[in-house]
Amino acid sequence: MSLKHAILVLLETEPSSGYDLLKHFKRSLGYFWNAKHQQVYQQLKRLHEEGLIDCTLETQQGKPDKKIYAITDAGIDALKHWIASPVKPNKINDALLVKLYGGHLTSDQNLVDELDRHIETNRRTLEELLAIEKEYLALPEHKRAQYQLPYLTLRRGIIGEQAWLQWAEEAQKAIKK
Amino acid sequence: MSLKHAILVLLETEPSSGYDLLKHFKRSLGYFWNAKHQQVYQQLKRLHEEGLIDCTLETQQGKPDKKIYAITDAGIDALKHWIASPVKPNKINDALLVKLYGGHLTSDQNLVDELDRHIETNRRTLEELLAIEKEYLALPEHKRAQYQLPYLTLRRGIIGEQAWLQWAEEAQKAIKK
DNA sequence: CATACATATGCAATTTTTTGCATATTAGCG
DNA sequence: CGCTAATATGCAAAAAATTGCATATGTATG
Repeated sequence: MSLKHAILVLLETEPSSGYDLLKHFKRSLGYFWNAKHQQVYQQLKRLHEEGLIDCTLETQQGKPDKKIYAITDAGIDALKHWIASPVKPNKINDALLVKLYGGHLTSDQNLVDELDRHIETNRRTLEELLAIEKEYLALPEHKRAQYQLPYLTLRRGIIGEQAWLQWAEEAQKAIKK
Repeated sequence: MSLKHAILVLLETEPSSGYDLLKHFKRSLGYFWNAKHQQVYQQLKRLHEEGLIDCTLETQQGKPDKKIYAITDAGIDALKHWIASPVKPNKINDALLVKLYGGHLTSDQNLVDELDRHIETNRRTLEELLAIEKEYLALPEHKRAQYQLPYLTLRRGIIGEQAWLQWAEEAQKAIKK
């Protein structure tokens, strides 16, 4: 439902190809909206059919051709409409917690190892987010004001990751004891 | 993928009907694994076909009949196998953050209102979780030891909600300023 | 007495997501 | 020259999730 809108949000900032979007996703929206490349290409195709985005073919040298998509007026309208209407509270599906919940069926060592793996991943994500925050904080004030809202989403990522890591440590200790 | 295992985890604790599972979900796994009733009934049917659960019809008076499902040995094996193998890091899809990211397309008031609605929901969830924690902490020690792992998942919920609320306040202030 | 709510289950159609495969170019490495 | 990696896009099938509809009973509420 919202992959569509996530793509429109990114295209509203600047026209991009599917490939660029996927890369851009990684540094911004990707931290809280995941999508595989097939999904992005499919959505772009559909959005184009619906007239919410334009498509221009750009031939490149030394690289394959690109399709550059740009949001249309209809697209901006649709996006504004979506943004102005309430979104449903978030759906959480966390397999790690399901596993932990039924953890008596495996060894403590297994649980500790699994937690270690996830701690590793989350720590790296947190570092990435903190690095982006550092860049943001170094911007001149008018730039910071301009990116205030995306920055707030970044803050969500940082606070969320820190809380997760705090919990994971607590959990590790409890299991090891 | 894991709804299947979430159901098996619950059935490993005690045999239940689909309806009971849905209720049980609400007080435990449901906080981090969401499923609609249709999905649960469909999965139960499939799990039964796969021989991972048994099914007994229980006729009731004054109420419609129930189908009681119980996990089989094959089901326990499948569950143990899944729990012993690594799960992928969690996929996050958070529409609220997408909305905030593109929030310059709507009014600040709209964003503040939206945040208020979500704060309300999350606060209520946190209260529920804290109430369950209180119950847990009042149990005799051997019971607490028995439910240690589910308790850790509860802790995840509590820490996660608290962090979310902390972020939301920060975000509110930043937008209002 | 009508209405709503809780109990209890399910089909069918659609939408969304995932998985697997497929293709084509250029650059860099050994 | 063969291999890998990055660039760039896509189809097709399968699996998973959502939406809408449907049914049946008993109990409580106004």
